Amino acid sequence: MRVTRRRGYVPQDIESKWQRIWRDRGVMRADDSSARAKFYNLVMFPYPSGDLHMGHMRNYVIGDLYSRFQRMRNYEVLNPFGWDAFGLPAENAAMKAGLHPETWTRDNVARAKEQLAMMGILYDWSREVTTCDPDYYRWTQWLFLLFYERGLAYRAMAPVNWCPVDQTVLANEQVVNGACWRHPDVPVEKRDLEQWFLRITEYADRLLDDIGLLDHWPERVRVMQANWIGRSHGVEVDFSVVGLDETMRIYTTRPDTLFGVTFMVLAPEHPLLEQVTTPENRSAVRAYVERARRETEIARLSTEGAKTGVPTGGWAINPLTGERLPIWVADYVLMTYGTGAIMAVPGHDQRDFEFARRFGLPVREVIAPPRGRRDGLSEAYTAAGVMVNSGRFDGLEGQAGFDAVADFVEERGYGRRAIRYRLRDWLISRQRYWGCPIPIVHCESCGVVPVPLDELPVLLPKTYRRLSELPEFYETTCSRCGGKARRETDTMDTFIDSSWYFLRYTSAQDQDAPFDPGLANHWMAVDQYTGGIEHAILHLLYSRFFQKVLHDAGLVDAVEPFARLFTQGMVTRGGQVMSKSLGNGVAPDDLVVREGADAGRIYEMFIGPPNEDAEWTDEAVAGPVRFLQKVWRLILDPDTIAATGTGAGAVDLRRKLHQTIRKVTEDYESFRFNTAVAALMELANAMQDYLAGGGERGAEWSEAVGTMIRLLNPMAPHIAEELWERTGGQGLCADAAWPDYDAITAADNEVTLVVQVAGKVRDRLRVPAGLDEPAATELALASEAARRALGNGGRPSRVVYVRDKLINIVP
RNA sequence: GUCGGCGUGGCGGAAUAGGCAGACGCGCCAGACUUAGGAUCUGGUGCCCUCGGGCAUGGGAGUUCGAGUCUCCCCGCCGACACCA
Repeated sequence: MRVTRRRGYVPQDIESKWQRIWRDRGVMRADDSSARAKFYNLVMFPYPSGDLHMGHMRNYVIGDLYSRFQRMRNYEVLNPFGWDAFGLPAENAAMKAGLHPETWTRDNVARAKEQLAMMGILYDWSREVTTCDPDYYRWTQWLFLLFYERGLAYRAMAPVNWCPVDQTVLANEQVVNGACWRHPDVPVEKRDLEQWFLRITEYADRLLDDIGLLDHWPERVRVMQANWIGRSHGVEVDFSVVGLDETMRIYTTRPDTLFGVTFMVLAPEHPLLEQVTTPENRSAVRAYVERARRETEIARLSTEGAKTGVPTGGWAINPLTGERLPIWVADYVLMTYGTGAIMAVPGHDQRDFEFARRFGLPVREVIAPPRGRRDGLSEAYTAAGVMVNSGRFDGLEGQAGFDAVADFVEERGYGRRAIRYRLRDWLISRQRYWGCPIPIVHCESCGVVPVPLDELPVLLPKTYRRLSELPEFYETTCSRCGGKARRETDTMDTFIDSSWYFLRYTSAQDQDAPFDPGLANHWMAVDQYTGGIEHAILHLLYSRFFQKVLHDAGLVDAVEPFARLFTQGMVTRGGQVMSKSLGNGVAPDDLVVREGADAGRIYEMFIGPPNEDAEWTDEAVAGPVRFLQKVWRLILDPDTIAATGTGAGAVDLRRKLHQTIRKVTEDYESFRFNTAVAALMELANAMQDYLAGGGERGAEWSEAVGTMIRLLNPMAPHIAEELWERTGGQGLCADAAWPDYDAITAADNEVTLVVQVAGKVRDRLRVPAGLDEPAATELALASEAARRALGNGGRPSRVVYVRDKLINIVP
């Protein structure tokens, strides 16, 4: 083996050199026509908000590590990157600094690119995507028009969520606890506005059912998505209103409790409310509705306060019993779910129960608990039970009761089975400048007219100001009649931009289409998607929706965009998530200067399980630094390892080596990077033992050196390249083949057998692997511990033997 | 409130088809080498102890030859959803 000797490991001497070589040779460039099996590896693209810190880097290190690993395993890897570049922070920062949002964004992108490069993170930059580029948003607009054509984009007047700080409307998903997702202290307001929506509810069933296809997604993300969609099966029942020609339609998931209805409730916004209210109740009802409208969403949705409501004076008729039921108005009933009206069953619904208690309304039991477990009337009994006080249905239980009543209701024409969702249509209009313009004009005579495809993109004006304040932008002519028209001045929610970027990467330079269907079908689905758990609902749900619509339009085959998802934890320091505002972020620049990019990468992987949050400790980076120094010295300066006695032999070294190949390969595959680092450290220690024991630097040693370098490469690529070169490796280590392990070499031929007496460890024996039970028993009974426990010649009452592991003697 | 996750040395964390608790590393202690340096190497490091052992994975019970791992109850922390009929 040819070894170039030099002074010790100085990462700064080698890192920028290899970064330049990788870039010049286009190492991470993906070949669309490669004969190798494809592997689409993707990290969630960032919003370029400024300097990156090591908390952000965790995501990119994982992605880079995995790309390099899969390349070595002979996959043709597509590992692209881009920028989710539209959005409010750019506008806010621009206002503060007096810059154009685009200038601010481009500067941040340039800075972040430098930081990624200095960490040795590689992408196929020829496919870089920036969502605020006209080359990109032209196709975002094109896709909007596709949705419009397919009836999936519509404009509607609706009560919408308005953030008073950002001066824009928000999607349902962007309202968190009744507050704006970006300002947790700012309650959203309700406004009635005409806005654009995407009909995601049309896909509710498929979005829910196809979660079943996502075998390789974390369970908690699948549960969160299923809960968000919130499908429920129930029955709609029409109750006639006394003295009116109208019916009051309600939705219930418990038709088996229909005999327990004792009153009815309308939401304050319900259109029927005016009509059912009697003159003597009018002023009270109006006052109540006024108050409910003024209340913030937070106060109204709070489950803590006592329920409020007033009687309307109106009456409804239970179609099953003919009973007269008083109609109330109360804000615990939501206009936005079901029909905005409910039948109240205080005996078996906790909310109705509380309301009934507060206002002295009757409570009736129609579901009997299994064994008289009912504790008086302190709460509603909501679990399953047997129907009672329900006429012909008495005695039915659970689903049988549901079905019998539902059938009866349908036969008599009182109502019908229905499915409801929690999911709402996606409100995408934003009253902001720095976003993708909605390609629509409003013509005085033709109404809403889509911008013709050959006129795309609708460019943002250079001037940074509200679009609705820029006459040269919004005054235009109608493409249909040539008459005066006004442009839509809202821009799209930035989550639209990020709902299809993974498709654009497959043909990022395409000038004729958002993406080339052939290339999209070649690369999709994304094989490995890595990002933060905070996107569990918004981004991942929207992207799934887009993928399905594009599938239906015949543009792409896959019905799900992301085959395997990994959500990594956040990095904390001083107990809090690293962030710019807290000033506790570790800058990659400082780390690279002090310890080197490789040590930083390894530490970030070693810090803990990647799916969990991890606390960054500055001193602990020393471990990975020392490890790399040790590897360097072992490989380039083995003469300096003192022979301090008997160490492991060549057979032991090879066994450890092949065990390590197996362990590291499995750990990389399953994202257990922390234990992969530990395994490599153990191998380095074993190599040191070998040399210290006077081991020769022959074929076994060379095998260990070449293998160690390649196992290390995905994690610490700079030092791996340098060592690879100096030990005479062919080509780049990045292009080298991943080592295979030999199961026979890796097998232990001698194992430690634990001897237990009554379940307590009493001895340990070195025995040949695969020892059979009689032989093991004989050995164990002869041991000192066994003789002491059993006395001379005593026989155990029982012996439990687990091959190669343990033998338990029960006296 | 519902659902999900978690709780292991001074610290980060290993170990689950039930089988040696504490791998690997940080820190700490002792020693070696030394042109004294935040370098490197060697050994030690859960607690108690009468040196035979005893006790330890948030607390308590249970199943088992054997439990960090399985079951039940309780405590604590984190996250999601939260009046969805």
